Amino acid sequence: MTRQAAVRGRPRSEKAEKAIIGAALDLIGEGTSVSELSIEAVAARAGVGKTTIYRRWTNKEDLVGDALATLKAPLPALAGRSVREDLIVYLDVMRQDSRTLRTRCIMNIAMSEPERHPRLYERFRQSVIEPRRCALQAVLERGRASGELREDLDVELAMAMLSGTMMWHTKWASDLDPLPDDLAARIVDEALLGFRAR
Amino acid sequence: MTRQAAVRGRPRSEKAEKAIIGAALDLIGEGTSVSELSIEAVAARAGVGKTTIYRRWTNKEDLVGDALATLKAPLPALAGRSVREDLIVYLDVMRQDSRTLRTRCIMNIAMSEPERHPRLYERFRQSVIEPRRCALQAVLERGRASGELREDLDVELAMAMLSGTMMWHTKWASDLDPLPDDLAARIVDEALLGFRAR
DNA sequence: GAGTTTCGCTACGGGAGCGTATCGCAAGAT
DNA sequence: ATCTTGCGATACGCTCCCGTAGCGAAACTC
Repeated sequence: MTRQAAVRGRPRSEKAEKAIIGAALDLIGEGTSVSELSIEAVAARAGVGKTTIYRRWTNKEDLVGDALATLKAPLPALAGRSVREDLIVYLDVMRQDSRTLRTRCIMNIAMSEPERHPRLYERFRQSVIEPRRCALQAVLERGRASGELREDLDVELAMAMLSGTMMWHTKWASDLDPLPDDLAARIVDEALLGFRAR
Repeated sequence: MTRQAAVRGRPRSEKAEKAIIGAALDLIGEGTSVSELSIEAVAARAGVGKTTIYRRWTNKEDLVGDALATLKAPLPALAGRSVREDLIVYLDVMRQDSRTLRTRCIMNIAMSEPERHPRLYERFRQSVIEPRRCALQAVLERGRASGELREDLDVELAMAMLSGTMMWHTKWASDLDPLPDDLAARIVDEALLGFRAR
């Protein structure tokens, strides 16, 4: 994997690499779409020559892909004590994420550019969406098995209801009027009225 | 309102105007974002000189605003026979809309460019979002008054759950795998399990 | 110290789109 | 017939960005 023969010249600057990725994320976080993102702007923001960028990435998508990959927020640990508790933790992470600029920006990319940058989207889906989706699914399946939830609950639909409701809020929330702290709990409690076995 | 003094020269071609708006909608529908949309491309697509566009609209946002305004889909008529029926009609319109290209494109604008084009977004919100939002709210309030729904139902949250769940589906639906016909009914029935008075 | 590679910087030719101006023709009012 | 305005077309100078090349300095290995 690593160097088998000694590297001969000046090594590539790790600092420059991080500056480039950081600059790209900053720009995207400020609302620049992937298509609008220019290498020149990234280089200027990073305090780096364009050459340094082209030497590492052959196209914009690869750069953005690597940049987004560094953001993969850790999956929240779900204690598994109760479905309600796990769901609240899960949704509250979404709520908190919606307040940070960078997460908003990757949401924008994920939401609005799937068909425009399919490879980028696919990569993002596998590294970020799919694991979370599985975690949520597991919580609901577990609840169904334990009897906390209805036997005939449509898990796919339930996932869409939970995520969709929080997503709806995060999309329409303004910066001035952030989402209330107990939003996750209120969503989960309302949803569980229907999900629960009775 | 109209001409008080006679119009002196050659009148503006209504045909050209429609061609311009149509071209703009086509391009946006094909995935061009508002920022990427170029006047030159619109003019070329419409078979029109750039001058003809600049004579009517001073900036891109006004043009796109007028274009989107022509799309305002009619609010679905809600019969008012039952909450369940009204909600299904309401959500099913969302589902059907998600299959037409132009509706998808205005959704993209509404979802991803609110901060980038605030005036455009505001206009869209008032002409499209707000009326629908009011209609949905009215259905739920009516249901609460009639006893079909819980007295203590959080109407705002219920609206987010219904719309958010359908929106979630429309966002992740692929063209190959369209949303099932009974999706609206399934969402409503699942939600009503919690919303209903018991 | 010699050799090699990367560094930030500047400059290049080229393409795309901007918004404006000007053309000769078209379409109406007077 | 004359006047006025809109029409499509073309061209202009401008800005932004592309991707590449060359510069001298810097950072390593040998």
